[in-house]
Amino acid sequence: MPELPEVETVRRGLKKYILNKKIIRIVVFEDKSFKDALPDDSRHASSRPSSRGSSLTRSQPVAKCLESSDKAPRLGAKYLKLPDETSQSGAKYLELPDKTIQGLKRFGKALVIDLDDGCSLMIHLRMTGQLIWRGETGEFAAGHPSENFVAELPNKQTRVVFEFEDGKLFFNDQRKFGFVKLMPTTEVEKDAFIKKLGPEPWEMSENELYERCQRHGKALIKAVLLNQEVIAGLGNIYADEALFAAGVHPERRAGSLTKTEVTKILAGAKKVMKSAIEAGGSTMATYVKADGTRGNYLDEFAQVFGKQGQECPKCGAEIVKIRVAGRGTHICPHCQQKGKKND
DNA sequence: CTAGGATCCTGTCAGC
DNA sequence: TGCTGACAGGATCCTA
Repeated sequence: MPELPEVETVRRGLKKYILNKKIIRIVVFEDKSFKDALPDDSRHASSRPSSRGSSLTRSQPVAKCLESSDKAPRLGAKYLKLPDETSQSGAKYLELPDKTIQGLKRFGKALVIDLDDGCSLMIHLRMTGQLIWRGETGEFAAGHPSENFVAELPNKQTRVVFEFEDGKLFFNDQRKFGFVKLMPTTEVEKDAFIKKLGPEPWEMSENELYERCQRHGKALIKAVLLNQEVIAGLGNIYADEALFAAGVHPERRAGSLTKTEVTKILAGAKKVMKSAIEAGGSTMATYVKADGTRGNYLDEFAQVFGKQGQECPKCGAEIVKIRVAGRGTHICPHCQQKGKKND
């Protein structure tokens, strides 16, 4: 689920708990979920200023480091096995001395946590990622909604844990599509995903989106809206909601859209995403109530997504679910007509 | 270059 | 029940 509004909700929520706090260590339960892209000598720049000339190994994936940990831990980073009593299927430590959270940023659906010492953690939740804070001063959970929000942690789906002095931040991810990437801050904006990212809806003019639709003229508009290089932040939910708001059928070819239709789509995207961000905090928070009740927050928010079989809020026709660009897609067949012109 | 399909992975649900 | 196949809110890689 995590699309731009959910990631922004995560960013705002986490900020309250971890800004200016120090990470004591990172526990990696699933190597695949933790990408170590830090050069060896940037881990602990202050302690070994002359390390550049020595024969350091190249940056290597964390899994390899972990395997060779007992022989030669790298500078400033210690890879250790968990003590048996707390061991969970061979999780490993990553110790990062003196790394303090300096800021939380967002690029499209990617969350970037800046640490001091020139390091950053880039986190992408993809389909099923979630970030759950359990601390002395409070709890916070957002991302893909599931039982994990209220479950005992860590559990089977816990991939990475960030340990602070006053709490723990759990990165859970059922399908392992998401990841945490430790990298130099200077590399963040050079990252392939972030570099290619298109503008967010509110950073973009109608003309710009229209031109981009022309450039991808033969693709279906739904696919174009999901393309993060064209416009950043929309996922399957908000693409459907934006198209419904604009009254445009998702199978229209992007090149066939009029300027007016593109304008409506952009306005729709801004509207649904802004209101989702505004509602995000409270809906996410109320998702897990004290009494344990749970609700699908989408039910209250969405007009068409997941509403197949129900009445269209505009005209009362039955909302149907179809398949477009390989994705489940929800439309009102009355409000969103395909037309005959160019598809 | 673009467009479309397969793919990474685990879990759930419908149908037999 | 148990099994099987389809599908799940993302992005990338491969092919034509």
